[in-house]
Amino acid sequence: MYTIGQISNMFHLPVSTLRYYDKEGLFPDMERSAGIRRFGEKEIEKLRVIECLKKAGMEIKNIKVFMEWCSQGSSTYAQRLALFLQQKENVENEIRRMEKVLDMIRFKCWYYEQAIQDGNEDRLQELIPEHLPEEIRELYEHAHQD
Amino acid sequence: MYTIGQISNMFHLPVSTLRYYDKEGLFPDMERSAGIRRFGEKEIEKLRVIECLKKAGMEIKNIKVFMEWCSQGSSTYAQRLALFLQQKENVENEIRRMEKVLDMIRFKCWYYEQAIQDGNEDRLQELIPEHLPEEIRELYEHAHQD
DNA sequence: ATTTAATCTAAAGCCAGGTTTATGTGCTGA
DNA sequence: TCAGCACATAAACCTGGCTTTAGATTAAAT
Repeated sequence: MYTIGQISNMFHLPVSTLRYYDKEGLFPDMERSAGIRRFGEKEIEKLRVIECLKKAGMEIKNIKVFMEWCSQGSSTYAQRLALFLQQKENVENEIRRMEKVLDMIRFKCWYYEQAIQDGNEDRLQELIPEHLPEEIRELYEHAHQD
Repeated sequence: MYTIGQISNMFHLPVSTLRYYDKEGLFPDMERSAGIRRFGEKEIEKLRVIECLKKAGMEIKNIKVFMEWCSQGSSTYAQRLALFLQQKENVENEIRRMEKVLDMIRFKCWYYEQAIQDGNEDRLQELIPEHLPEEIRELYEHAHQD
């Protein structure tokens, strides 16, 4: 069993953050002795899961729900799977969005490289997509859709 | 020239958001007539850029800096390029991070599919990575590194 | 035994990116 | 003329995920 300070060192998380997670209900059945939190293996495993889910962009509330399901045993496997399938969708969509953003940024990089070469934006401002080199035209189209 | 309400309709942005952007300095030289904002082509083009930069995850402060550079003409092309190159790095790193998160989530999906089949986590809890099917082992390793 | 360090709680504060509210001005149509 | 609408400002409020502060206890070290 560990104190909050020891866990803070192990996970490189501020003590205040651990207390905050506890307050938000992320450690449903943590023990205490004389009011002092005692972190056991169960809490350590939960913290590992919390780190995962946070990286995946999941909100604290939903992490809490997940933790509750975990302490309810095998009857909640299907719900837990559904939660991860949903999260998978979310992250995949986010990655697709980011790829489009990246093309937009690549186009802007090309644009300013040209502007630097030309010394002005005159030529660039009357760009006709059809006249662009193919790989730039693709960026341009990704950048200007929707 | 357009009023704030017209622009709000064009861009599907609340009036309050447009006023907020203005307050944050995103329209450096917007005209007014009798106190009322007049949005011109310049402001419309800026809004298009703002939408791009926001999607790219750029903070309002940095968008403001960019807007100021824009109104300073060709002498700032290099700075603008540098800003986009930096942003490109940021987004590329973010995408790489998300890909790792995705593998972690895929591993969790596999995990709960197995748990549902098995009816318990007994077998899963003593997983030895070496015994996993190769494609799952890869996910596992991505999920448990760092 | 005493001091220092670690822990506790509740409540307030912080940040970004807005949104809402309260209050006021000015045009427009019935 | 007057109701209603679009516009204006300043300031308060909101959300999420913490962090900080203030004041009280407990544990550890000397």
